[in-house]
Amino acid sequence: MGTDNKRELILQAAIEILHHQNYQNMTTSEIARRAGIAEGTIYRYFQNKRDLFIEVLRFISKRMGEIFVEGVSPEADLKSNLRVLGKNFYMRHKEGSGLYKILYKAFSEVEDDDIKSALGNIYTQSVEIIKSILKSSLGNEKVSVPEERLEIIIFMIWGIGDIVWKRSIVSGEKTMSPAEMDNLVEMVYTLMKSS
Amino acid sequence: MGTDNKRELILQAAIEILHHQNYQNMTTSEIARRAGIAEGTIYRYFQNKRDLFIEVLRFISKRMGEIFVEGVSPEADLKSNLRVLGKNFYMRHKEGSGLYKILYKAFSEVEDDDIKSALGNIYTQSVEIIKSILKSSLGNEKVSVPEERLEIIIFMIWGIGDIVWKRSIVSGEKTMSPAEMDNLVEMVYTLMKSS
Amino acid sequence: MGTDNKRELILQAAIEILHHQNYQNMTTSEIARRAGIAEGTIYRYFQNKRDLFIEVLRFISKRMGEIFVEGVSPEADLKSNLRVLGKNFYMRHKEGSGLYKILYKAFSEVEDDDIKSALGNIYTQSVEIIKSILKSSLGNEKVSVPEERLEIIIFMIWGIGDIVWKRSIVSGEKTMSPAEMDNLVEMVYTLMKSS
Amino acid sequence: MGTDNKRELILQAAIEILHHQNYQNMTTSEIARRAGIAEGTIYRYFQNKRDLFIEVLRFISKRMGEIFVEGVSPEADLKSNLRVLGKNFYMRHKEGSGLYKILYKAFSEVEDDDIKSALGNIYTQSVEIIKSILKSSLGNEKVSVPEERLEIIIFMIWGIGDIVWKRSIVSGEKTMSPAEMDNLVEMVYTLMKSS
DNA sequence: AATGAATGAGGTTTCATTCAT
DNA sequence: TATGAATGAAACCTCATTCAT
Repeated sequence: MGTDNKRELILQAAIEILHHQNYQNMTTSEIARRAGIAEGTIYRYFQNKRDLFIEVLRFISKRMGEIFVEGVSPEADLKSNLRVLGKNFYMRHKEGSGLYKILYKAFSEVEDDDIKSALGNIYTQSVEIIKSILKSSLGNEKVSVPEERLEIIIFMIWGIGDIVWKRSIVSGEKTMSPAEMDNLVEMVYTLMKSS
Repeated sequence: MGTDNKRELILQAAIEILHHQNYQNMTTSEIARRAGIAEGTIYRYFQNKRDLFIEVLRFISKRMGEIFVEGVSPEADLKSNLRVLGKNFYMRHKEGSGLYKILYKAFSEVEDDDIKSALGNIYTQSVEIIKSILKSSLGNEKVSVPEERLEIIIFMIWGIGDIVWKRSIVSGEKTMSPAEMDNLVEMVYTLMKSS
Repeated sequence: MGTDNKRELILQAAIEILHHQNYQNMTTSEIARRAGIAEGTIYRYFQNKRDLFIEVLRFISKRMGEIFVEGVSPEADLKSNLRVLGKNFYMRHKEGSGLYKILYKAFSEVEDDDIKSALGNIYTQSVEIIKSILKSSLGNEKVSVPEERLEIIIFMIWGIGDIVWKRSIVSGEKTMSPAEMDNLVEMVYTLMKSS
Repeated sequence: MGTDNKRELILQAAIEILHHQNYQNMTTSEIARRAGIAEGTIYRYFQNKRDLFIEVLRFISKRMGEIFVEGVSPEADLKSNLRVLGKNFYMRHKEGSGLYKILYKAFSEVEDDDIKSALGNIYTQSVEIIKSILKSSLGNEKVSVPEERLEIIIFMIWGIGDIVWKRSIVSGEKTMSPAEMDNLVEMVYTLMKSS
C-alpha cells in the first residue's frame, strides 16, 4: 500500500468523475478533492493530467477485458461462448456500460497521438483476447468455422451492440433484451457456419 | 454576398477545425481567423460557441443523410440498395469519414443536454431515412423480408462498418474493402431472408 | 417633428431602460430597439453614449424641477407652500420616484467630470428654483423668516425625505405617509420661525 | 503573513480603486496590480468580482459603524451625544467621506438583489447601532424624549448631512462647518423635546 | 512524500462605435 | 438621413501546473 494506494485513489477518483464528465471538463482540483489528497500530490504519481487520463484508459481496458470474457471458457463450445460474449457486450449497462462510455468519450481526444495509441491498443487487445478464447472453442466444434471468420463474427456482434447501446444513450431508445441478443448471436453463428 | 454567406463561412471554418480538433480545443479566435472575420462577428450569427457547435452537428447530420442515401433508389430492389448503402457506409473515408469523425468526437459532449438531444435527433433521423427508402424497395422483392427486420439489417451493416471504421482510425488497421462490404451485405441479406 | 422626434424617442427609450438598469448596463442596442431605430442612428443625435446620458440627466432635471414645484405658488403663504413641497418630495414614488432613482444611480458616474458637472447643475438649479419660489412667499408672512434660513429648511425636508426614500428602496422599509410629511413640515416650520 | 493577509490586500486594493472609480469601471486586473498579486489569485479569495464588491461593502459598513459612534458614549447625555454624532456625520470628509462615497456610488448597483440586500443591511444596522446608543443616553436626561422620536432625530441629522455632503461633491459647494452642525443639532434637539 | 497557495496564459463573450451602402 | 453588419479591444474568469514549506 502506502504509495500505490494513493495512486489507485487518484485513478479511481478520476474514473468516478469521468462517468459524468469528459476529459476536458474534469478538473485536477475535483480529482484531488474526491481522492482526499492535495492537488499537487497528483503530480507525484502522474506527469500531468493527460498522462493520468492515459492510465485511466489502460485501467479501463484491463477491466473491460475481464468483463467481456466473464463466463467464457475455452472448454465450452463456440455457440455457447458466443452467447455469453454477446450478453457481456449487451451487459454494458452497469459497470461495463459506464466504463464503455468513458472509452467512447475518450475518442474525442484521438487527435492526441498518445491517447490515440492507447485507444488503439485497447481495441487491438480486446479483439485479440476474445479471438484467442474463441479459437480454443473451435476444437470442440462439430462443424468447422474458419479461424479467419472469427474476427468478423466478433465485429458483427460488437458492432450491433455498439450501435444499439449508443442510440440508447443519445436518444433514450430501448436497448436490446438478452433474448434479442441470444437471437442475434444465433443468427450470426448460423450465418458464419453456412458461409 | 450578404448575411448568410458569413454564417456559412463561420460554419465551414468550424468544420474545418473540427476535423483535427475536438469541440473544446477549437477556439473562437481560430474560427474567426479561418473565416476571415473578427471574433465578435461569430456572436452575431450564433448565440455562443456551444450553439455554433450544435449548428455544425445539424449541418453534418443533413450532409451525412445525403451521403448515405446517395445512389439508393426506391425503384431498385432491396439487395442492390443494401449494397449501395453498405458502400456508402463504408465510404466513410473521404468527406463522409471526416464528418462522421466529428460526429463521433461530439459524443464526448453528450453530458450537455442540448448536444445530447442534437445527437439523438441525428441518429433517429438517419435510421428513419434509410428505413423509409428500404421499405420502398420491399415491393420489388421476390422474396419477402418482414418490414420489422429492416431495422436490424441496418444496425448490422451500420454497426460493423462503425467498428471497422473506428479501429482504422485508432489503430491504423485497414478498413474494409468494397468487395468485403459487398460480401457482408450479401451475407446479411441472406440471413435476413432465411430467418 | 421629423428629426427632433427621433431625438426624443431615443431619450425616452434611454429613460425607460434606466429605470431598471444603470448607465453601464444600459446598452446602445437596447436603446435602439426600444426607440424603434437603428443603432447607428443614435450617433446622429448624440456624440456617444455618455453624452446621451448627460442629456438624459438634463431632461430629468427639468422634469423634476416641474414635479417639485407643482402646486407651489408665489401667492400662497410659506407654510402651505412648504407642505405642498414636502408632499412633492415625498411623492417620489410614481414618476418622480423613478426619475429620482435614475439621478441617484447617476451619482456613481460622478468621477466623470462632465457628468459630475451635470449633476452639480441639477442640484444647484433645484435649490435655486425652490428657494426663489419660497422667497416670494415670504412677503405674505406675518412672522418673518430670514431668507438665509430657507436653504436649511429645504435641506432638512429634502434630506429626511431622501434618507427615508433610499431606505425604502434598499431595505423595503415603509416610506413616510403624507400625514407624517405634513407633520415634519410643521415641525420644521415652527423650528425655523422660533429660532 | 499567511492567508488572510492576501485577502485583506485584495480588499484594500479594491477600496483604493473604488475611491475614484465605480464598481463597473474597476477591473480585476487593476485590483491585482495594486494588490501585487496575480489576477487569478483574486478568485481564490472571492467567488467573483461581484462577491468581492459585496465584501467591500461589508467592510465599509463595519468601518463606518465605528467612525460614526466614535466618541459617543452611553454615559453621556443625549444632547452631547447628538453633537458628537452630528460631527461624525459631518466628518465625512477624510476617511469617512471616502468610504461614504463608495457606499453612495454602490447604490447604482441596487438592481442586483445581493448588492441591494447588502446595502439594506448596512442601512438597517447603522440606524440600529446609533439608536441603541442614543437610547442609553435617555436615562441621563432631565427632559424626556420619547424613544420613538429617536429615529426621526437620526434621520433629520443624517438626512441634512447627506444632502449637504452630496452637494459638496457634485457642485463644489462648501459643506457645513462644525459650528453649523452644532447649531443644527441644537435645533433638532430643541424641536424634538418640545414637540 | 505531501501540501495547497499562487500563478498567468488563454479562453469566451460583450458592446460602443464606425462606415459603406 | 438612416442603416445595421462588422469590428476588436478589453473584460472576467478558469485551471493545469509549480514550488516553497
